[in-house]
Amino acid sequence: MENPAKKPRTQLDRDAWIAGATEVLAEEGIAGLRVEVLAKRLKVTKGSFYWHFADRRDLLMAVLIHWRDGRIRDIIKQTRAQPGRELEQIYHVIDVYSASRNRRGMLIELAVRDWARRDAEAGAIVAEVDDVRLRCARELFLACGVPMEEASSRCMLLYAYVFGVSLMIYEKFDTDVARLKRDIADLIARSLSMTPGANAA
Amino acid sequence: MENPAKKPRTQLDRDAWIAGATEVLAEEGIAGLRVEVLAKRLKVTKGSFYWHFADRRDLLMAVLIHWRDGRIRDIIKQTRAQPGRELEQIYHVIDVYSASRNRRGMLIELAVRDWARRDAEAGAIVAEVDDVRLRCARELFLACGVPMEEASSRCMLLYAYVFGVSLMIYEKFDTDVARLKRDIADLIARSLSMTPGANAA
DNA sequence: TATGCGGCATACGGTAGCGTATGGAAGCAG
DNA sequence: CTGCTTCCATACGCTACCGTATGCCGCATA
Repeated sequence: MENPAKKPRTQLDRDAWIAGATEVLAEEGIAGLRVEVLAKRLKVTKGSFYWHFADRRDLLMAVLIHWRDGRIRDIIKQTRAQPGRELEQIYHVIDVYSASRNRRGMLIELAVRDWARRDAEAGAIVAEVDDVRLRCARELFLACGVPMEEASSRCMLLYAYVFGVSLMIYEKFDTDVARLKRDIADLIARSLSMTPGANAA
Repeated sequence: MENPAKKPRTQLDRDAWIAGATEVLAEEGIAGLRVEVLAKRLKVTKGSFYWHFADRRDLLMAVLIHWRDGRIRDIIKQTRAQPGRELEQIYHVIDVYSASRNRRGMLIELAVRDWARRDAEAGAIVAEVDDVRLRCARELFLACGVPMEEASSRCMLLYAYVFGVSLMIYEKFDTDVARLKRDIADLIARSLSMTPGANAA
């Protein structure tokens, strides 16, 4: 049995390994996430690893589950708006997912999605997260008075944009990136169907 | 008569290796692109490989250059519109880059961009391709009468969307995916600033 | 026919990483 | 102290690769 009493020994538990693994995942991708490399980074040997985990895949699945749970908790938080401020919250979601504001989170996101392209279990997790995200974002549009089908289109465009833009390298294209991003956010968020009472950000 | 079926001496050149490597890149990503694996796939040994290439990186760079040249040629082709049919061409570009229409191409695209995140030379190539793409697409919007800044925003949104949507897994979200994609294309392409004479797709 | 070379096979040494076996230190109960 | 459990270190065998050295075979040209 685990003793939850506070004994801050210099020992590692599963969560410490998962946290370290997530860090490596962000930096090196799923292919660079190796047991011995991670062990060296945590200043232990793989003898410790195989005490806490059955094998490498056991760790990967734990990382995946941990990522999913964190993302879903975050989505619920980020899409909860005070009544009447839903449009403001849509702009907030776009901003929060921008790579410049959350570089580490986006790197993990991209690494997981790259992984999901060749692994069914990772794909299922990404599908779960995407579904929750899209539904939560759609609720915001619906609360702004946007009809159902348009709300679906716009929230899909929203997430596709935030992920896609983080894949692009466009420094040379436009000098005023801030304006560019502001205008794109307007294209995504602003509908003609919105209730006149809705406040702009 | 000699029977050539007995020993079909496979004669490979650099281009054959590059083509095979691109195929593996699409399926397995940059990390799965290994010399010996590729050799087995091409039914030769790596003795052949090191005759045509200095090392693994030599092949990777050749793949990258080949990808860039092909992409740039394709962009020029896809964004060349007959006068008056530029809006139509914008819809065509969105359609052509959709993962469902061009799965293989999108897999390569994603693999290269994943690669570019951790390799400066790959990043430079992606930057080149993105710059050409954005400028060509912007020309289409400008030809439709859209002002410069809005044209920049919309073409950036266009490419971010096509790449981003190919990262998402949204089967459960909406039953009518065709309608969804059509509506999103409208959100990206249709501007209020367009010249009334412009033809819709 | 001889011979030179392009194109590939084979063999080898080296590294990185996975998973297992086993040893051993530290804490705790008796 | 002894003995048990937890957690980690060390050592080992194995596979997958990379890159090099060298051998072999067939075709072309003199």
